[in-house]
Amino acid sequence: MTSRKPPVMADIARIAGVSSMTVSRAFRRDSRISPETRDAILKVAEEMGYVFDATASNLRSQKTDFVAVTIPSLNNANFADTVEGLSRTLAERGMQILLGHTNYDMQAEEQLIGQLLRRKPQAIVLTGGKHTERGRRLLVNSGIPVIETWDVPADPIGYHVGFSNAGAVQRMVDHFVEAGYRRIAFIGGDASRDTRGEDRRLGFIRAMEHHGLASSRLIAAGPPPISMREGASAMIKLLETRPDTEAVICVSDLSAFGALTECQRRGIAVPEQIAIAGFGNYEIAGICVPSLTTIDARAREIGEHAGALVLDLLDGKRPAASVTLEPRLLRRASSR
Amino acid sequence: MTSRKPPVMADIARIAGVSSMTVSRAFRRDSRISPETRDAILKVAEEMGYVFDATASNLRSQKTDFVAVTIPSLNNANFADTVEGLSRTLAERGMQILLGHTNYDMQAEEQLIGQLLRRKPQAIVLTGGKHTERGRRLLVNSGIPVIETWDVPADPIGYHVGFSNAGAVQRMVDHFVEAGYRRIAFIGGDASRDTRGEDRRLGFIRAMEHHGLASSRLIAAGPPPISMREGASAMIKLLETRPDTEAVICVSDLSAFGALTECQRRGIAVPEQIAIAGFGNYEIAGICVPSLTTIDARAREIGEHAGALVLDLLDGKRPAASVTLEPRLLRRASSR
DNA sequence: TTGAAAGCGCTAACAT
DNA sequence: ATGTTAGCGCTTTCAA
Repeated sequence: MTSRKPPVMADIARIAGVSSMTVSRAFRRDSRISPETRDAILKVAEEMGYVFDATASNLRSQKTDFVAVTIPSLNNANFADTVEGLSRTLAERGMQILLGHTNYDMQAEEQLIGQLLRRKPQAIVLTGGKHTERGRRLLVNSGIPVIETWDVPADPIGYHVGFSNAGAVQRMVDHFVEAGYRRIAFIGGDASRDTRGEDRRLGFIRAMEHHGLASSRLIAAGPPPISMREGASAMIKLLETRPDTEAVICVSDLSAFGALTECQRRGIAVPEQIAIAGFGNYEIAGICVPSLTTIDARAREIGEHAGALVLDLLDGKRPAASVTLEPRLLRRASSR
Repeated sequence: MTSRKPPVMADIARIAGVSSMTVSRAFRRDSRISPETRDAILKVAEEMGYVFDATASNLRSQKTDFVAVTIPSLNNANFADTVEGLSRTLAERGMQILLGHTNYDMQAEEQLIGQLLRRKPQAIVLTGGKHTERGRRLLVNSGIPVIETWDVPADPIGYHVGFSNAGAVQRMVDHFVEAGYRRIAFIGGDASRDTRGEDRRLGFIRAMEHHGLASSRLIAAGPPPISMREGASAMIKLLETRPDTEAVICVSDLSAFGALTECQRRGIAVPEQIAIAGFGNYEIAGICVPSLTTIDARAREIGEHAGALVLDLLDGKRPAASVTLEPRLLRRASSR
């Protein structure tokens, strides 16, 4: 099995009868190069199967085309939408996303941040506004733009694009109370892992107390991710322990849908016997029967804003500003 | 705002009173270095906020820790599961995934392959076994292991980990025919974009013809991705044009669920009046009411096998072998 | 177990 | 519009 060494820029230069610099300029679409020279070089390169070496380019120019991104889970349509929005925005400038997931674990996030920073990204976009102390230090020391998303951090590291998770749930509680519900429950994950879920739970408690209502109907659905299965189990627990509950707010649409299916299995009418609300405006919330009242977290927009912010910062455009989004409450058929 | 240059390996070496080589060895956990020296070096590095530069390491050693991966869409739990399985397997060896998505477009895939190869990944894992001619050439020329997944390629480039999409749907048709259904429809995306979806459609046609049944109940749900919304629209079309249909096989669980919700909105009993089957064994298929008969594509296992294969190949372990998985048919409540 | 020298493949800086 | 020189921060190679 013969295999000659793959061609490098100098090889293309020799064949094309120019210097490496000219080849380099051709590949970077430098303006100060004649179109004919450029086309000839690119043709030679294609014929020889030349592949530009981004590794060498990155080292020499001391910049990469990477933007590092951390999300809790790959398998979550909300975060996927955010990454999609980010990716689309950055792709216009030829930037690549370096994606890692934390499994809703701040320790894992810390490790991940360390791994990602070794690749010298130009910016880092994080999901959430809480991190380990060492994680924070790594981010600050890195010297690159840091953007926290899906949250309004109490103590921002750099920029942020997000919304108040507590505030969004408070609005849902307000809405339910206005609609006449009093005995309202909350289904969420165990505390202290998913910080956004935790904030939503706190928002629920605060809002219930503000209305002078009992905030004791808290169903812990286990460690995140809280998905459909966990929502269904939590609903079983809720129906058993607090059968007079009038409405339930879930930490996400996925758990809300799981809760809904449990009602369907038991012949409990939604919303007549119990109302259900979700969070996130996942596709399923708009199409299931009955459709789910929810909060539109505007996942894709978060990514797009974050992407635009990164580009502005890399362009040196100042002042580039953090974005606080206003989640939208969507009234649907699962509540009155 | 003062900002001194971040420390490099030579700085750590100087402070620690050793050479760069020793620092390099400390970071790579080279065995031939005394534990005390190593600990001292790592301590100095942490104190100085040193971040290892993977870019320089990659260039000099002419190898990266990247495995490139292409998927049609980020926002799809099946592919997310595959990436998750792959990621978990590779993370054990400190390898990072370089992920890109093609939007179910072979042209976009070709471009993406070009972009990814510039990063000099050690292997590339693709979703699907069909590519543009130039895409194939790029892959072959790259000289790195190529693994095609979610398919059994007609003309494999390198290795593959997957199953026959046509064969899986054939089994579903066989099952439905055996259960007594005759007027069976297929809901899928428009031809020629999503090649796996297209293969499933062909498998449907072939199987119906094999049973001497009409294969004309084909509902085109638009360009991929075919999700819940498209499934619901397709169901409307099906009920209008072929109201005597007894059973419908959908290209995915998401479209199957959408179709199911349309039946619920119209008061059509599933499976009594019409049976529904999906594909993929997404979480929703197991929990919706009625639960969906489907094909378990074993998404996570695909990723795990692909990851193991990559590691074997990089270790030079031969023969490392392609894997053909047998999808599992799951009989659930949406069909008899 | 540690170190010195050389160089991976590009591009910044400067020159023409 | 194009070329020359030097060097990005590591690790290979060889030596001690």
